Amino acid sequence: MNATVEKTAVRNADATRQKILDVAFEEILLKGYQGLRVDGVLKKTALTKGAFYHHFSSKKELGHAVIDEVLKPWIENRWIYPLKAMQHPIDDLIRMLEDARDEITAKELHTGCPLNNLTQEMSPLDESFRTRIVNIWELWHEALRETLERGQKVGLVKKSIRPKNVARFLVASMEGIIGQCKCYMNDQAFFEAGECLQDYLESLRVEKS
Amino acid sequence: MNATVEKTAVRNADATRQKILDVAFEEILLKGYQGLRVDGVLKKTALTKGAFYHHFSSKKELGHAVIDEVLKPWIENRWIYPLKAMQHPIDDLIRMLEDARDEITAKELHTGCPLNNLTQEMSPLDESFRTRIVNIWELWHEALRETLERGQKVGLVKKSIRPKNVARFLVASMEGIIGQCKCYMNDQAFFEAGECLQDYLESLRVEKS
DNA sequence: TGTTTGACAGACTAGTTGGTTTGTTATTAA
DNA sequence: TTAATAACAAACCAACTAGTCTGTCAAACA
Repeated sequence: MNATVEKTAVRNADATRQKILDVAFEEILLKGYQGLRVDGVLKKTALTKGAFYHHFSSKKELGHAVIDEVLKPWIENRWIYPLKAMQHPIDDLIRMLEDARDEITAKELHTGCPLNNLTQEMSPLDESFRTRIVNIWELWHEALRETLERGQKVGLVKKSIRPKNVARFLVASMEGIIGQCKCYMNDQAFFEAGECLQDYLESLRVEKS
Repeated sequence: MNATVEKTAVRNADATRQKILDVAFEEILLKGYQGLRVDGVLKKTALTKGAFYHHFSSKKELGHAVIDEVLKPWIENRWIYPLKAMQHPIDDLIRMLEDARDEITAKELHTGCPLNNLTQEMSPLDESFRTRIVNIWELWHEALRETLERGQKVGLVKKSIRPKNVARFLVASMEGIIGQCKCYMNDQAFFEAGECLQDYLESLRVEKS
């Protein structure tokens, strides 16, 4: 029974491709692009060389596809869209930070941010990776800058600060903190540095006179 | 003439070992530990397998030696010792930041910080690397914390801040900023975020009443 | 219903990579 | 001066790795 459902499971090109992408994303997160092995992906997906090279012409093309089709949406869902939806930049950012502290798991803690990992590894190595990566960072910066500008317009954020610079600093600091956590086995660094980041965010508020 | 000098150049075990370490450090900085090739080091040093495996039992042992004998002293000279020598934490840190902005070359800009590179790549992959790396970070944090505490004692730094947390935040932010620069081809990100970092440093000063 | 084609399976290959082994030469201690 | 040993040179090897090639089978299409 339920033969049609079974049938779609037998051969589904889109699902196969997606499975490869998902596993590759996970592998890159754990070992980096250079540590990613095509054979490793095949083992984890229970697929073969034939399937892989039917969907991707090379390991490099897989890398590009992971960035465009997995990593970029991941960043958009986790950061860009929430930023665009923010009504109160400072309160919402602080809440976001607190949520991250609560939700973060031990595993996430030492795998770090997939975008930053790939940035550090691949930017100096391959121009085709770098351009894809830098585009995602720009989306992030733009979203945060716009959020801060909106906050300025409605009188929630100091007029004296430069949204573009603050956006860059905030993104850099957050990534720096996450990066530091990678070498510790606990989230202490996250809490300690996070407190200061929160102080900095508070300093962006308009003074109540 | 000058035969004795020539003679020492013919065979000098210490120099050979050091040459391997220096080239390996450079290669790791450019391509990461996983991208480091023993053959590549041999080509650059004009040495052979025999020489290499006389001094190091494996690629991994080379990695450990690079961390202990090249990376650690590099961080000490560049950060730890200057921090320990600081009389006025905030002024000196800001000056340090400005100097870094001026001195930083385009090459350095997209190779990033060797310690942070290795942290991001190797922490999740190998425990023997992680422990060595985390020790260096702790040296750095300790030095910065002590500097801030000294500043508090002499009334230059706010008593209300927690030196430990601020030290973690400052190190994380700086590394975050340097990391961001790796994917841009210019130092704009460095300037933009650097301005905010400077503002944060200023906020640590005791209020002049 | 036969045929074409897309979606794979899996053996195979050429190049790479860390590491071994055997041999040679410079240095040092006796 | 000579024997022992440290410091290499370089051919060699086994495991790995990205990519190829030939073949098979299911699904859509005529």
